[in-house]
Amino acid sequence: MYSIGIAQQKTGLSARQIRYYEKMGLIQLKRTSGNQRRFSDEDIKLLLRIKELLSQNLDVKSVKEIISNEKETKTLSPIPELEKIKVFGTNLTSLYPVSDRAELVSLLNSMEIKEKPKEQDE
DNA sequence: ATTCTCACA
DNA sequence: TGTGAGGA
Repeated sequence: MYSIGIAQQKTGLSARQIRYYEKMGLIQLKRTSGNQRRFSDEDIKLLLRIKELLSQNLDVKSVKEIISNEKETKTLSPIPELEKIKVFGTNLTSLYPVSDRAELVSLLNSMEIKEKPKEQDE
């Protein structure tokens, strides 16, 4: 785990910005007994992702939404080998490199299908 | 030496 | 967002 100082040089963000993003709910950091923030490699990646999104004329509120949606998508991938396929929820754009339809159907039948989280409206 | 929270000439 | 105060 890194300190905020390391996080700064690793992300190019100021400590001020990092603390602000945390307060805004864009990222939740761990704390030590002494109340100091601790950053994992995952946190660094998320910080970098936030930096990217923010540099593309997006407000903190929008970035917060995007981040939460990405987290949901990750949770919905029970089988690592099929991460590219998102069934019954989002797109099925990128087809898995399966030779025939029968094999694909077999794979789909074997995986745990999870319902898409309920949304506000349709 | 570092980080933390809070507040603003 | 930066920066300095005052404490940990």
